[in-house]
Amino acid sequence: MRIGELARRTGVTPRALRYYEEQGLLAPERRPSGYREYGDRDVDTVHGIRTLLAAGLTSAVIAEILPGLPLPGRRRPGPTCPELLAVLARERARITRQLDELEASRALLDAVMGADAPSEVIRTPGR
Amino acid sequence: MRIGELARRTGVTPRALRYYEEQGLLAPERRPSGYREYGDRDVDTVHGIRTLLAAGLTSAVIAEILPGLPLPGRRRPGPTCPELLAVLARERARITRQLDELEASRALLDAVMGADAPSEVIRTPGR
DNA sequence: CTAGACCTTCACGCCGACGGCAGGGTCAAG
DNA sequence: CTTGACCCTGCCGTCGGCGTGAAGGTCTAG
Repeated sequence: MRIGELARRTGVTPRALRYYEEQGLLAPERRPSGYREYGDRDVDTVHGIRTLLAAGLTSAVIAEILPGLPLPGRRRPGPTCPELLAVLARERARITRQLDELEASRALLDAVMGADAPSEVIRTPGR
Repeated sequence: MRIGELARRTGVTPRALRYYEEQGLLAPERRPSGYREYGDRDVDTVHGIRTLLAAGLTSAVIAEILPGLPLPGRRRPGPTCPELLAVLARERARITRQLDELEASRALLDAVMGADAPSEVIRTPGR
C-alpha cells in the first residue's frame, strides 16, 4: 500500500510516517516513481511505534529495540544482546517511575475535585 | 527564604522557579533590593507543581487549578467552580489514558525482554 | 572595604516530533 | 490529453519548559 492508505489505517499522518522512516523506524520499498510501498505488517509496526512514543521513548531508542518487537506475523530474531537489555531495563524503569508520578498526580487532582469529601491533606512526595 | 534555598529544598533550579513565577504559579514577596522572598508553604507548592508537570499538565492549566490544591497548612477556599471542574475532569481523563498507554508500552518492553519466556504475540491496540 | 556568594533582568538557544508549505512528478479515469 | 488525487523532496516553523550566558546590583563574613 502507499503512504496515504497506511496513514488512514494507522491514524498517523503521512508526514509522521516519513519522519519515522527518516529516523530508521520504517524502511518501505520504493516504486520506480519513488513512491513508498508499505506492507501489511507495517500497520502493526506503526502501532508499536506509537505505543512506545506515547511512553516517552525517543525515536532513537525505538529504532534500537524495534527489531526485537514481537509483532503479529513477525519472526523473533532469537535472544536479545546484553547491552540492548540494559537499554530496555532502563526504559522500563523510567516508565515505572512515570506510572507512579502519574498516579500521584491523579490523586492530587482527585483531592482537588472531591474536596467536599473527607478532604485529607495530601502529602506530596519529596523528590 | 530566598530563591537559592527554595531551589535546594525542592531540587528545582532557580531558573525554573523564576519561570514558574512568570507563568503565575508562584508569587513571592520582594525585598527592597528586588530579591524574591519565599515562604515555607512554597516548598509544598513547588512539589505539587512538579507532580502536575510530570503528569503532562501545562503551566497554564496548573495555574488554574493551583488555588484549590489541598496542601499542608493551606486553607481550602470552598467548593470549586464548575468550569474548573471540567478542566480537572479532562486532565484526569488524559492522565488515565496515559496510564493505560504506559502500561501497554511496559508490556511491550516486557515482551521484548522476556522473549525467552512463553513469548506470546502482543496485540497492539488500534487507535 | 573587599571578596565571593548570591541575586536581578534580559534575551537567545535547545530539543523532539512533527506541521505546513513550495515546487514539482505520478497515476488512473474520463 | 487533461484533470484531480496522490505522491515526492526540501526546508523552515512550532511549542513548552527550561538551560545558559551577559551585564550588573546586593549582602555578609572577615
